[in-house]
Amino acid sequence: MSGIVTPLVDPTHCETCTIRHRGLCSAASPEALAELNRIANPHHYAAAQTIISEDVPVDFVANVVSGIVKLTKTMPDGRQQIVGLLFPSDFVGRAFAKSWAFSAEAASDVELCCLNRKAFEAIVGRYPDLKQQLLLSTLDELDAAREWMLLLGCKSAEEKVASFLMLLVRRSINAGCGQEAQSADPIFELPVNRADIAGYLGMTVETVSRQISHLKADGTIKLVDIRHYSVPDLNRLAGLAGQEPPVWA
Amino acid sequence: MSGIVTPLVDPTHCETCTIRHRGLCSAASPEALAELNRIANPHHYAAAQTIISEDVPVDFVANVVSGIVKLTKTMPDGRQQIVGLLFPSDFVGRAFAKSWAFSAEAASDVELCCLNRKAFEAIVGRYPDLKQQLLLSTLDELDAAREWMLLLGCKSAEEKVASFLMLLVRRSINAGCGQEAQSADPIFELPVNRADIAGYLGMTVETVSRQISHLKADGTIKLVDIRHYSVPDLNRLAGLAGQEPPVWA
DNA sequence: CGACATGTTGAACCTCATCAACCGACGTGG
DNA sequence: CCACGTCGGTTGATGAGGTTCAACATGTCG
Repeated sequence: MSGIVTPLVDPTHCETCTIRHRGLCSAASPEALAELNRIANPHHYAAAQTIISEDVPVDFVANVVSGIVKLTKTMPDGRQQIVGLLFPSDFVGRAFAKSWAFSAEAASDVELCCLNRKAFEAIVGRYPDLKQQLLLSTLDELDAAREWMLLLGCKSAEEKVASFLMLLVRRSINAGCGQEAQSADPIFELPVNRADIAGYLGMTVETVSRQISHLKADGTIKLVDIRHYSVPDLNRLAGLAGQEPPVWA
Repeated sequence: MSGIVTPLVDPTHCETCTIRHRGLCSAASPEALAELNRIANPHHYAAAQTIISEDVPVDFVANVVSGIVKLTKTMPDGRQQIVGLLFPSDFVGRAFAKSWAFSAEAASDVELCCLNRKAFEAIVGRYPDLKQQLLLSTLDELDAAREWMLLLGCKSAEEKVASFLMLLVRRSINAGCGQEAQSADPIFELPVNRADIAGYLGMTVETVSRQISHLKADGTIKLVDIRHYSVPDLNRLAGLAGQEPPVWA
């Protein structure tokens, strides 16, 4: 569990960062980037470590450089819902507020690029492009959250799991755009354990396991290795997810 | 689909508008307000009218002046989830995008203050305070959407209904801050029908009806008139909602 | 007054949660 | 090197909570 801290991100070189041209940073002009550079602070978190606790003041925000971060909300009696999964280039934390009603936890080993919140807010205030990008990505997150409400409120267990896998396919295509792609069957990585999938989909690990077994049995997905699956027929998976066939061709 | 346009809001007088000091407009300087004034366009929608359709381009955004607007998302097979209920002063539509994956429908008779989207975006670009307020309210909406994911993913039928009623109590206290309030038992209005409650909570009308009957039977809520209920013990309701007692005293 | 929408109540069914056993992978220590 | 415990995942049996279907009550509007 103890994280091996490796300097994957050189804090003095935003220019060479793996997420330089993605997420918020993509909207940063060279000057803006230089300012962000000055307050950037790489941090490593081992899987299962807490990054931000519910309702506790935090003085930083961050970008995910590598790994998966889960956003959770816990009820007084301990029941917990995962309200978001953050992938590399996603933004962690709550700008313009001292604390936050959600906690953030490393779902795998995670590299964050942390920024002092006040300093970040000041920079955002000086660079309209940055603020605009922050607004746009917040709007996108809001749309995604509402899409997820449809899943939690309407969909059956099978549809939920299929939808989650579709999400992974989409993220892996986006992340690797420029790669080989398109040609062969799409392949996705399952980056989190059953408990986290269940927590995200609002169901139990047993049901998740059963549904994945079922999708494997009927050939909708095929095991490539321990963490990777291929999808011979994406339309089929999309159909099971209760979606129209994807048009991203 | 053609709304009956009644000039309840005088477009030439933002200053006297009932929501002048709430929502987005509260952040508008006199000059910004004058600019918004110039493009403001009141519209009336009868209950059940569609305001915005899923994935269809729209050229306006709006503020709710009166009434309730529901945001919905529909699956190919017709199942539908209400992903948001908008009250007076809330913002309708999607800035910085031509179309939107959600539809907006009048849940009661509704007055909107409509603004041409492009013109609105231009004004927002010129007034940083306005853009800041738009960002802050989007962040708040995102937090609210995630809170709702907890409800949809974790809570029992009774907890869902109790949570919804708590939401109404909170909104009615906020709306009427400055009124008598505090002294007597809080009273809230049920502004939508069972079907909309069910659609918002991800359950059926029958279950909603049963749970409300149950809350009436055990005295947690008391019928005042056809649309209003009083809450003798707010902590009790909060407890049933699976929340800690509210601290807004 | 009758028709239609909205809300309530009852009974049967079904999906998914719950509880429990089991399996394989992994790491530790004897 | 193997026994052992632990952890994540799978599979099976059972039952409860909520959906579904159906009937009925109430309210509203012509």
